[in-house]
Amino acid sequence: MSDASPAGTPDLHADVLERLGTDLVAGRLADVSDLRLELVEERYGISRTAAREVVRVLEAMSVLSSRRRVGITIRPRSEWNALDPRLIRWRLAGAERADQLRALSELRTAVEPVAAALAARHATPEQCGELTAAVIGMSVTGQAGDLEAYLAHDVRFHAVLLQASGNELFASLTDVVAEVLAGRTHHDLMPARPEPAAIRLHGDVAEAVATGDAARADAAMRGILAEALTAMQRAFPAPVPADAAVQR
Amino acid sequence: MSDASPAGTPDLHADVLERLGTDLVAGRLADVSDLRLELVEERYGISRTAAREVVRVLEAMSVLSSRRRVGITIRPRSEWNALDPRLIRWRLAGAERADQLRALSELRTAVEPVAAALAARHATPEQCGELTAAVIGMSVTGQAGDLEAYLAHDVRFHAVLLQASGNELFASLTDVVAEVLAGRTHHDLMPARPEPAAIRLHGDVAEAVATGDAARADAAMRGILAEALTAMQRAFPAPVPADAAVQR
DNA sequence: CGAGATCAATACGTAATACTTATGAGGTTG
DNA sequence: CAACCTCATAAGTATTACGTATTGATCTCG
Repeated sequence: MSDASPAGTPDLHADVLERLGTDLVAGRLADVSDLRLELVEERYGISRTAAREVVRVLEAMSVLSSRRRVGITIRPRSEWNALDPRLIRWRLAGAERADQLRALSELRTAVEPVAAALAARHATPEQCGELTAAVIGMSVTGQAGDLEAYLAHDVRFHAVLLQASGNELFASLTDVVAEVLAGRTHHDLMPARPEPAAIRLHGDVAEAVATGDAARADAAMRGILAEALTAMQRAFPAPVPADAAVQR
Repeated sequence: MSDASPAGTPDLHADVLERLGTDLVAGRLADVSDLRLELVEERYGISRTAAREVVRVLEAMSVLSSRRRVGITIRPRSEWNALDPRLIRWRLAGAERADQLRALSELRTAVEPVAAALAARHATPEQCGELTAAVIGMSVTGQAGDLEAYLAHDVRFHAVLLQASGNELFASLTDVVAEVLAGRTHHDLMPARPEPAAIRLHGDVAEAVATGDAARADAAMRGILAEALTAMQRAFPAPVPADAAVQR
């Protein structure tokens, strides 16, 4: 993952992309009427070529579009590639965090049960082993109250499962799901000691996948997500009605 | 949507992006050991700056990565942003078409029922009206055997439904779903006269959404997708085992 | 008042040049 | 001989500058 600004080696492109991207997501450029390349150059102190490369990337995400004589225009949010990992990350990092978490939870509710069912058909023995190993890890660290280690196993579990589905579209959601799980542990509320019921459900999924029981894998995964969704709704009581976004 | 090469006005960037992108997806550059910017310049007859802009976009899709002294490298396919609309389109256009269609069908199976359930809670009266209008359109054109008009109403139905879910991640799948539906009509097999059962199920979804019956909307949508999935499997009998991709 | 010519703003595309850094070859040393 | 250092060099990185082309706005003329 390309870093933003922290040391390593400075990367002007990644850096400005990150800044302009978050600025756009936050709506900090919504009121700029005549957005032009020149303005991007000045705002971020970069050369024309560098600015163009950044704008081209945002264009590829359907966030911007630029035309001759008219300049750069911010496209309506409804046209953005909402599934782009960067865009998701930017939204999670901003004021839309709660809304984005809700949307992601809904996406997980849709995808993960189907992925579990597919995994029951496609998972290799190695993947099954990794799933049970992750469950054991969750159980041990969960009982010990080591939330950080628990999170690592939880992330591993869901990552392996998405891979094992054999569907590359599902697999590409791995990082995003990991980020949601991490967010739950780090920023938002997570019980001091994970629910034993949750761990049991993970075990059920692992077992169902290992025995090729797609229906049970599906059902158990639904259980996990129902729990996650209610936890989400507990943390953000007011289910934001979708139109409270920053701009339009 | 930025055109590839057809008239309008020539767009070098979009053009080369399209060519390089499809070349990469098709694996036509897999054997090029030392991919370099210079090679991109020569291969497509463009300047360095133009080549860099294209490469930067592919980098943003996690298809390429470039480092000093070492050049451009093609990242393993498992790391590509498989949900990027362009990447999906390129795969649909190439040898991986069948596999991509299967993956997309699985994604639809996951997403659309949940979207329908959400729509049952969030849909506006206007959206409900559009849904029923689309169903009526499907019914009329379906009975008349006008597949092209039928397709238009079908696309409209699923588009409105995804929008009405109130989840921007779902909504951003609209174009992809439309493309799958279009593909079914244009390239692959589609009965000369759409199944009346399919139309009835669409009507059920519309009604359930209108009455706020999430469970029934979910169930009816599952019915639609089950039908679509079996049609897919009929068209491509051998369920390709996920690793028959072009390269690794 | 409307249609067509003109103008000017802005992105597009190319080119040339200097900078930076990572890597691998080759040497040095223990 | 292995571990480490050094250094030339091959790439990408970033800047600047220039000419082109498109297109929205404005002006002109019938």
